[in-house]
Amino acid sequence: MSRATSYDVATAAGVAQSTVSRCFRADSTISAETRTKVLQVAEQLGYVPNAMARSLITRRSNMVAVIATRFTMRGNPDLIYALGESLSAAGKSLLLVTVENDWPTSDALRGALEYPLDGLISCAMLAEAEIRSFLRRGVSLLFYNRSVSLPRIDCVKTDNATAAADVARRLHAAGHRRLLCVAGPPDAPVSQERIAGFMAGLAACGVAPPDVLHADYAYAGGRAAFLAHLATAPRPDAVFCANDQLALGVLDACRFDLGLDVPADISVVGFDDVPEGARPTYELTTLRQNSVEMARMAIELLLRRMQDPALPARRLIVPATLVARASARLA
Amino acid sequence: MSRATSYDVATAAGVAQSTVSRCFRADSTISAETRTKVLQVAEQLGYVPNAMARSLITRRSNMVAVIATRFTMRGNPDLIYALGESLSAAGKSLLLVTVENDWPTSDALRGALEYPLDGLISCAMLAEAEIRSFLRRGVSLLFYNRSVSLPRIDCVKTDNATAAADVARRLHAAGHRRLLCVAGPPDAPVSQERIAGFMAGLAACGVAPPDVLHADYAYAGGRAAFLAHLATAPRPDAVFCANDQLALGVLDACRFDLGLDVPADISVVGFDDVPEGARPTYELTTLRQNSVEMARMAIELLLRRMQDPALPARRLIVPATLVARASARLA
DNA sequence: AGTGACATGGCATTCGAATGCATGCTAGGA
DNA sequence: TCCTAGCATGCATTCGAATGCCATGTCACT
Repeated sequence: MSRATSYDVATAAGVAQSTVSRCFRADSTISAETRTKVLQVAEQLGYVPNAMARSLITRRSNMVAVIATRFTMRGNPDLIYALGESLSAAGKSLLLVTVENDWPTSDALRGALEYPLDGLISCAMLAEAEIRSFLRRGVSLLFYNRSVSLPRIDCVKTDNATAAADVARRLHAAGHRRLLCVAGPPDAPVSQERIAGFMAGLAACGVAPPDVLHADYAYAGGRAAFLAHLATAPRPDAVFCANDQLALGVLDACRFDLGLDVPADISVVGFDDVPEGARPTYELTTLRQNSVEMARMAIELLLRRMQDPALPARRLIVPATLVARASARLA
Repeated sequence: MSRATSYDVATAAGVAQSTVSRCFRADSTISAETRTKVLQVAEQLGYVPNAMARSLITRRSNMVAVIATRFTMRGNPDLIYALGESLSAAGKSLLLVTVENDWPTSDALRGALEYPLDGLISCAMLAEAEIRSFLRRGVSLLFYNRSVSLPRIDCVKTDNATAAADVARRLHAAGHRRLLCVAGPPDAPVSQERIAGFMAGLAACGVAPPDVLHADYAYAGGRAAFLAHLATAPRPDAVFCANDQLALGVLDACRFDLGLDVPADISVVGFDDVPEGARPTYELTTLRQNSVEMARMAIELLLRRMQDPALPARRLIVPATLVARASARLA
């Protein structure tokens, strides 16, 4: 009933345990004949090498943890899948750690992170003490879409600020003067960067910072926050949203709740380029963040660091490309 | 630089390794004084118990693997997150195994599954030999949205067939006579069940089986397959799709490519109830599969089986509820 | 036949934590 | 004062696979 061990296989095949072990490594010092026999016996007994026992002695677990927030998974539907594929192509396993928001408590992480990880990709922020503890334990770290300025920590992120600033300039150049921002949660770093970039772009045009609404990164939140705002405030002629879900909510509020013409009456811009935004019902103008490609690059950087932990920190800033569809008038 | 061990802590605290170990278990046979001191030293050294060494001796890894296909992750955006939350609430870690389609090869799974899993939740099909091998190794198995008729294997699934049959009857009762099915990949079990259920419902009304198109479970695939079909075939007055992504593609094909009025000219029904379908641009009529709730139940069943592997197989068939919105005329 | 080179396999140890058992210590009762 | 109960701690072994080192076997060549 219980799992067969290399000793069981050794006994059944009439060889030593060490021989069985060698048959499963790419170790050439085994005759083809012995290997065939051992593998056959192993097959019969249902023997599979125990990765934990192996890790203990080799000191590599082949496990990479990914810390993902609920909204990372929603807003980048293919990110986790892409990370999984890249990791398994490299012979690594993916330990998924789900967290509620961008600032998880240590407790939420503790359980999963007791495994001796080879690497860690975090889509959330971690306390500096926590980060140092990983480094000390020899875990390679990479932050996805967050900046962390510590030595030996890589990061792959979208150039949120530049892209947002560029959109701000274009909206301004197209004549928009009453602007509004719809941000994610106040403590969400990605949202902060995007909004700050937008502000900086406006400032460069000599425009005072517009109002900023906060919602929960989701469609319903964006729609509700926008409508609530309009109950007391004058209508903006352009809305910049921290992500596409919010933007779709705002867009629908404009069309269905307020009966506005988009983009004649009001321009709406999102960020991410989720699949829905591209469809003819939305035609959302947005900034594309290619998460599949970023996932590939993240794994590449991480694997490189696992080979050579002493590398200097690398920061891959991927430009976001403007996808001009029909929801905004841009210059 | 390397990870501190319980021996390091023991030496530094002037106690035995076994004492350190006891301080980290909920083991009462430790004086409060010693425990405090040991935990403090551990904190200083950055010691964290090594889950792999622990698993080796306790024979429980606390790891549960989840096998998910690309389309499972796309079509049930919150499923993985919900599984992660339920598992971590139970003190288990989630090993995510991504696979391309519903019939993964053994090789695609091998790497991850060398860890001695406590449990496994699969959203893909597995060969019977593979399943038996897991059982023999003492892994508790649960299939999500697939049926497997083997003893000791649980499953949680939507009642695809009944729900689809019911929709078929209602479409027929509302007067639709020229029906069409848009299915997912031919080998996708969920799609097969839904389409078969729909056919059965029609058969009960004395209607001959309609054409079935196959696409890749995605929006673009559904839209393209439907348009290609209409190039040579007469227009149906109702389309049943194996999931919402396909249905949204068909819906947009009707409205934007063909200029049809939905549902006056044609009814479109999906399955899953993804968030986009609920929005005012779509108002998709669909069958709701509550994947968050199903995830919770799946974990509950799995945990129960992990405690008592001898339980008889349990099969939780969750009814899908009809969400009648505006994309179909139903009786 | 004898020697050396090399291929193959076995032995024993190791990784880090958990745990059964033995022992030490303290306190309380006789 | 001595004995015993009971808690706290230490010792030694264990989990399963990998690996350095050594022993054996094989073959070729002289």
